[in-house]
Amino acid sequence: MSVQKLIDSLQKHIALSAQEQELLADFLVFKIIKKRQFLLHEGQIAREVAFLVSGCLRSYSIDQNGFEHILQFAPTGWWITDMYSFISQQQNHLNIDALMDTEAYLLSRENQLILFDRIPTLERYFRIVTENSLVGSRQRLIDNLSLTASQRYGIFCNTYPTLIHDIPQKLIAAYIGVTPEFLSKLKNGGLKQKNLNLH
Amino acid sequence: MSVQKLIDSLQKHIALSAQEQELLADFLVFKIIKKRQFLLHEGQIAREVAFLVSGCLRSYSIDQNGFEHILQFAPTGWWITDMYSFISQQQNHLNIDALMDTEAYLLSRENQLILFDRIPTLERYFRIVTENSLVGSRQRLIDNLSLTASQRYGIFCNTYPTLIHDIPQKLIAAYIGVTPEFLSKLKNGGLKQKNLNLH
DNA sequence: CTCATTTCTTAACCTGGGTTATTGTAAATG
DNA sequence: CATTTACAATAACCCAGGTTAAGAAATGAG
Repeated sequence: MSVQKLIDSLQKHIALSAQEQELLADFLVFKIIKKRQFLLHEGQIAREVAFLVSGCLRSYSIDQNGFEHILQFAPTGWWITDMYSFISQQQNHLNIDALMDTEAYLLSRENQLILFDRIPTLERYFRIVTENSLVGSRQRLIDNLSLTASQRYGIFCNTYPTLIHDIPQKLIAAYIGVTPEFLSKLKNGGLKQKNLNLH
Repeated sequence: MSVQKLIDSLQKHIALSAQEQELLADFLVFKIIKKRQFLLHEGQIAREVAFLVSGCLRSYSIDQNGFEHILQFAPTGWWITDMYSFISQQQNHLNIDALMDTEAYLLSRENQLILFDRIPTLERYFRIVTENSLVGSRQRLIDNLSLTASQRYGIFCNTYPTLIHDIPQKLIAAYIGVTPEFLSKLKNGGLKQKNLNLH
């Protein structure tokens, strides 16, 4: 079964005995999320974190004016949840939906905490994954504070080379923090010369 | 001694035996950082993470145009380091300096990893702290994508009520992502009426 | 107490990116 | 395979926030 993909991800950071692998597998729930279906809706509680075996999910918030802002894309091999809601078990503010047909393993917070007691190295694995996510999140903050939209687009293309061709361009805009119209102008219109002849 | 402040912070999330507390204390180094002194310079390796007992540090990056962007303020009771450099032990891109005279306990990555093996609940503590930092960082990202400068200033005032009066205003600007001139305009000029009389 | 340095304010002007609107074009859906 | 629905491109105009500059006020070192 495809739990193996998850186990492989763990084994990059920690060693798990066959027993521990079985125990872990017992706590996972396999789920298929079809394109455009939601894993999580604003206002719910994020009871689970998802590990992607195939496909792609995204998490995003909707602001006062109805605009979507994408926090995270999760392709194969990534974890995704609404972290605030997941750790506090309070009502969340993010939506998570599928950009294409997706297969994932779900681990509930409840089971995660139980497993942390039974398999200490699993807590180590999540400590490491969370450290890495924090680095990524803070780097993106710096990029948003320091770089132009065009530079951020370049970084996006390097970070998610496969996604560029698979998802609508307006989602890239909602990730890098510009309107779809402006991203289109960036890609095509280019730098646009100053208008020099006035009549 | 003031290690107690650190122990108190730990005990909010985990229980530590007297022995474990002693062991931990042996791995900590006390350090005083005077106002304007640096804990870390761009280009070095962040060997330690710092826990603040008094005072305030900040981490920031300097962009191509020489502008500073503040990633984090760390008042009493907070942890601070260059997370990327700390976990990878590669050259960092952040500066960390003191906004006022500061006392801190330093824990090296090397010692931290040793302690994780000897005191599993300490790894739990840092797992939790890192989870919370990730939530904060992602929330700030959303705020930067969704809110106006004025709204972000309001949030800053709520988040760091004590800091507002203690640090220069240009640092607040460098945190919320505007120029000092614009923040000044926000606070004083207010909304500025449209110019209605044209001659 | 004084001079130098840093910080804050103000104001005129500028620009990256937003808004609104239109038209064309994929791609789901029946 | 037609038709509704979502996506992309383009363009004219707009505005939040940046830039430049220069004086006022606070801070700090000797």
